[in-house]
Amino acid sequence: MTQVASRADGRRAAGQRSRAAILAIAVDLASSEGLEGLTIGRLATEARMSKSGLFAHFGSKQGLQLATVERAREIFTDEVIAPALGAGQGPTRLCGVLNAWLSYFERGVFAGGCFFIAASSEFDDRGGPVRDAVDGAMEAWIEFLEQLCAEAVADSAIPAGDPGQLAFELNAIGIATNWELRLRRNADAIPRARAAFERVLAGGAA
Amino acid sequence: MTQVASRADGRRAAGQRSRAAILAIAVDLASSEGLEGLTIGRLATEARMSKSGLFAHFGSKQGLQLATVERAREIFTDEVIAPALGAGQGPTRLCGVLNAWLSYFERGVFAGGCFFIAASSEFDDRGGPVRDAVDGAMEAWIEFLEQLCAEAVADSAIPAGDPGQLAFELNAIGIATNWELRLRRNADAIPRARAAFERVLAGGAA
DNA sequence: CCTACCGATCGGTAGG
DNA sequence: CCTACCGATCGGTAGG
Repeated sequence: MTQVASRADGRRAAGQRSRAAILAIAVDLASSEGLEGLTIGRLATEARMSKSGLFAHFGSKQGLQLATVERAREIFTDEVIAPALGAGQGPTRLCGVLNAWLSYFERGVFAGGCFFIAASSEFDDRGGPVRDAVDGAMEAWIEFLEQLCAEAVADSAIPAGDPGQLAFELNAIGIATNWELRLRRNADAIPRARAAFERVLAGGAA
Repeated sequence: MTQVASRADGRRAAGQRSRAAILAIAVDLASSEGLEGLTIGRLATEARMSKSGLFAHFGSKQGLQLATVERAREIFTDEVIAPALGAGQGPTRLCGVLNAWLSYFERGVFAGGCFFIAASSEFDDRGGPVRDAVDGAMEAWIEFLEQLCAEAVADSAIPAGDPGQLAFELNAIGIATNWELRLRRNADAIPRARAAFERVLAGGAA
């Protein structure tokens, strides 16, 4: 029963490949032009498809935006969170994540810089499912950082301090790094960020 | 000769009032919907004017965007920079600016949060005069912060440290505060920012 | 997955 | 500062 792929299975697989190819373009486009600037017409041109052919994959512009946010979240997880999870304990893990985060900025994993920082700024004054998806991804990120800080404090690897305050300060440094790299085109942001991370982790947070 | 206002003077004054009224709406609209989302049609509706009547003030959408950035810069200067300039010396001045900056975030001086953080994110991947205007405003801000840090170090009010690194870290905290307030709707960002400012200024920067 | 089409809105212009 | 208009593009639909 499972040996022979049916015609329907072949169609479904092709559809999934097509969808994946569209989303690979969409995340880069949205990171530079915004999730509203991601128009169906332009995306169709870049994916060499008809507008309505592309449209059929997502049902609405909002569906396309939600799928794009979800795909960006997978990429962020693969690039920043997953590599550090396998390696080491509390404090090593925290340093691993911070290094992976800087590397993600530096390599330009998304064509227009950090997808989620851009999407935060674009959607922070709106309501609706897209804003909720962006906020949900960011909440998970901040909670993850906070948990790593709590582990590092528990291991006495860094001075005692409020994990929430530590996570706020570490997150601030990362956001500013993306800003320096993208707007100011200042490559010094990377060493600056490293020095700032070290000071936060060495100093403890009230 | 200067006693009697000519008909032309009256017209010019009315034109300037109209322009100022348009830009007051434009900065708020752009801070929430973006400088591209600031469409001439919608702005005209909110200003109770015809599209072409509004258009005539600026000549092009880019002209409108540039005028909006300039007006936002004046507001930022009035709210954050000017108040602290009159009062006190080096370190007092630095604290005054940081407090005024937090107050500016907290009061929501622009309807959609910090105009320049939003515009940075929107235009960082483009070229052209609007990007240059945003970058120019941000460069002036960072240099101003750096100068205040250098003064505070020179006055021995804070431990010796690289003013550029100090300014990077202080700026990071402000950007993250806007992000916490707008996306995460987390009012704790204000006390968190105050604690972070104090730690940066107490610790010195390598 | 396509062609062909819809009404709405975009930035911008003509002419007054 | 207005009315009336332009071509282009938007999100989305019909029908295959």
